[in-house]
Amino acid sequence: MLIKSLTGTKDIFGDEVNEWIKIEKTIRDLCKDFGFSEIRTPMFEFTSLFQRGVGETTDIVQKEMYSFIDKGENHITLKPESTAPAVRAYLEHNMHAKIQPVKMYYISPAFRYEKPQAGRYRQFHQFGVEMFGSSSAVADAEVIALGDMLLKRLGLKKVELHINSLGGPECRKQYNENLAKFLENKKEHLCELCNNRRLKNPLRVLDCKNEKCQKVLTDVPTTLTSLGEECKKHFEEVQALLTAMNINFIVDGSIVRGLDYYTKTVFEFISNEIGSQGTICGGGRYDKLVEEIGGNPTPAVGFGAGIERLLLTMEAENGPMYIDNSKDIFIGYRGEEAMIEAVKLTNELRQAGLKAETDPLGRSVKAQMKYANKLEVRYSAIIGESELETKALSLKNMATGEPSILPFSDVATFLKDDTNANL
RNA sequence: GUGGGGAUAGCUCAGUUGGUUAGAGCGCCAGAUUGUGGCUCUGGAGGUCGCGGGUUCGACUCCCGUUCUUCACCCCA
Repeated sequence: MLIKSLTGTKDIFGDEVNEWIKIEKTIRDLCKDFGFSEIRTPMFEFTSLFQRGVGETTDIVQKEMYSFIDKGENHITLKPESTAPAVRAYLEHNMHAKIQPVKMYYISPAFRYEKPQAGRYRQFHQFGVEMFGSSSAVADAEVIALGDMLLKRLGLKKVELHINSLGGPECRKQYNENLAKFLENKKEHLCELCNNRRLKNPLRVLDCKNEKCQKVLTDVPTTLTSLGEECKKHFEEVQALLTAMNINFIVDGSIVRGLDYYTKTVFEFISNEIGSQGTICGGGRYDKLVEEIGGNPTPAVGFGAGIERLLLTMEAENGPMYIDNSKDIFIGYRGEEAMIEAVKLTNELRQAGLKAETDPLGRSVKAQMKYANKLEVRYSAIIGESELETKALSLKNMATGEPSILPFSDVATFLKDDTNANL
């Protein structure tokens, strides 16, 4: 019986892996431009890190973590997200003593035991950034701008930026009271689920997609109505900075985020092109998290973006990504002696930095030419008796069919000049 | 965790009210006078019809279970 891969996981290869390489390069270049440096944290951590960091009551911790006990009886969990590990690393390596703010990014797998569907996997990949040490709106704006620029560089035009402010702890408390009061008056009109949420965590009611509830919510007070002076000013500054940078946004009181640690600014980049899992990037400010994990009070802001969802959106908006698989040259052969010469020449060309191929299957000349055609080489050549004698190749231009004769020793230079001419 | 659709060749899919050697297109390999690709033509390889059980003389087809997949709820990336 063939052993297959686990549900919710997938192999990435062929053209698809080239898409990944392309998007990863875009991300790394972007982060360099914004002054964020990469951090690679381990794939697993002590379970307690996520219990504290992500929050004991969240779905992620309660039912979605891949947890196990290792041979040393450590309670271990495959990372379900990368913000908590980033905070852990920040504290463990005393990064508060480095130049402030500390700006880091990661591209990492994450693991959640959920039922897979479009844009949702059990092993998925996140690109995220975290900025520690600044409470200024400039930090919020910079992080959002980074996300916005990523989408632009990936050619995405139909993604909307929704922003909101949850306020600090005092505003949150005030708002929860206001909201609870508002919802109590409307309780006959709310669905059963929402009436549960109303008592446990009224914020979650805002997320409900039930039509009836949405009707009730049309005139719900948003978190914005409960913001104190300082939080209000902060949010206005964020908006002014986004406007100054020409970044379009929608102030959306329904963006509340699932995780409890967010404070003040929260945001999501949402696409309507990829089904129900439309949030391709989400984040915000989390000024209390570093303390929660045991550090000194440190303001921070960041986001996580789903690579799979980015790719889905790119495909939905712009079709399949163009991947250049072309190669410089194929060198075939006829006969034992010629085979050695072809292998030798191919290797020399590769050493010179050219994309050269030969035939590893010992096929007929005709089959070798077919192979060369499928490899998308720009030139092909066959080495046989006459070439061995003259030490010269007949290079065939695969697009035009034109041959050019030149000595073995000149092939590399010829191909390099040709490449430059095509740029 | 809840609910709907699906599973037949490497890929996309046909397969008639259950009937004998399960098909097509694409892809792969080979050939069309033997040292040159693309187009065309010909041939070939490749399937325990997801897996297990049941009904039946007989199951790819009907029933049950199971796994995987897909879409949605939930939650999030």
